[in-house]
Amino acid sequence: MNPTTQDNVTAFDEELAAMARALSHPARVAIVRHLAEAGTCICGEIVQVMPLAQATVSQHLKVLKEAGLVQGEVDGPRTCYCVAPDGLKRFKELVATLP
Amino acid sequence: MNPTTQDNVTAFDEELAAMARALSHPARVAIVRHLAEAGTCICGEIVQVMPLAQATVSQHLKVLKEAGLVQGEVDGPRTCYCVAPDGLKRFKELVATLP
DNA sequence: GCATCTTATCGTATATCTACGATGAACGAT
DNA sequence: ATCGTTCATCGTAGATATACGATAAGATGC
Repeated sequence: MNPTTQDNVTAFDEELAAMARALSHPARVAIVRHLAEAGTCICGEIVQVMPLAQATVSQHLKVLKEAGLVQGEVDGPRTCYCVAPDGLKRFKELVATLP
Repeated sequence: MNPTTQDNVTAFDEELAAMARALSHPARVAIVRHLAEAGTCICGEIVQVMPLAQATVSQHLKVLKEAGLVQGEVDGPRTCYCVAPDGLKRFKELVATLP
């Protein structure tokens, strides 16, 4: 089970590390929490809440999206973001495999 | 509850991010898994199992130790490493607070 | 003492991250 | 069409991370 790709680093290790990396910055954890509380919100809302420039927030959102923890759908000129339940579920599963 | 230190980034966010950062590298996840399977083992064992130099493994172990996920006690010329149950428990608690 | 073994740390090169201002792209409203 | 709004992306500076060889530090054995 859990085959070793190489180097005794399994696909699970890679997957968990990738998601952990997305949550390895306090601002990104805060964004996920905020999205969870707000249910859904546009990028601009997050910018107002965080002490970061718009470009920086957008970059954090991209990281979270690429990790599958957040999803965003375009709504006219805005982009509506919300947490990606499947991604977070997967992350929790992977964390659960830890001792 | 969960007071905002500043910038809407809570202490929980900081704590979770710090631990996630320690697990944000596949090699470090692999090390934790290996320690969990082996129960306890010395640095040299991990070096043999991983395709990394001794200095690199030692550095990864330091990161994991500083995050409280691993503990090591000196045993003569060796250092015996094992997972830190409290740290992992704490990490899982923090992850559980996510939506 | 001296040699050996094990691990941590130093120094360093390269790569990645993080932050921002500036710019571009897409949409709605006038 | 032009403006204003919203967001993504570009370019970039500074900080961190990652990897390694070389070296130091500590314990054991002769």
